[in-house]
Amino acid sequence: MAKKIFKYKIDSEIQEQKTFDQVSNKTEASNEEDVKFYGDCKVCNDKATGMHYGISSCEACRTFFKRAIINHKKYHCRHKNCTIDKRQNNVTKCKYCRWKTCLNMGMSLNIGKIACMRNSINKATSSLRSNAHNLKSKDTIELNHKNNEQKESESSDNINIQKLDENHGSFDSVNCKSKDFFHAYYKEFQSQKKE
DNA sequence: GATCAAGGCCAC
DNA sequence: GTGGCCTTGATC
Ligand SMILES: [Zn+2]
Ligand SMILES: [Zn+2]
Repeated sequence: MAKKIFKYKIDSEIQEQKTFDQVSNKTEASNEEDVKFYGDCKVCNDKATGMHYGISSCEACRTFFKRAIINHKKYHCRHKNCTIDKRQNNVTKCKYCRWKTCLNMGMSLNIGKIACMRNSINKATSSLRSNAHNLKSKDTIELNHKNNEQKESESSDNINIQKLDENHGSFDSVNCKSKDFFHAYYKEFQSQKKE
């Protein structure tokens, strides 16, 4: 079997290279030259078409979020906990809960900060990716990250991320050390892999 | 040059 | 209002 490589995306910005053998359950239609997986839309569980406004999401939810921002839409809902699921065909039923889900899942229009996050992640995970087979424990990750930090000591260690304010449905700008962010990020990465 | 994500456009 | 597709600009 020819060794075809394709991109596999988990949640945020983690990218890994895997062979078809390793994910045979996901490659039924493997005639295509390169198959891209962005996972499911974190808002509606439809097939995600890429990273949009910071999260993996489908074209529809991307457009919904964009319009809501541009038009300064205010939505309302009595229940505030409606299910947003493409498979249940209720994605467009409640705009408020769709909007709320977008926010809760981390959608943000602030491309500057998203780009900043991406750069930080790319830096932090570059050594992780290139030495993937060596990364068996958290300690190794930390060690590699420290090495990485030393190599890039000239760049700022501070990154600006956005934290969701649950009460107001808005985002607060938070400054944190890239090390802290990396650890939180790695934790989530591990939990994703266990599924 | 390839890839990615953002905005724009438009049929429905 | 919705969502698929296209163009654009930045980054790799
Ligand atoms: Zn969606
Ligand atoms: Zn609702």
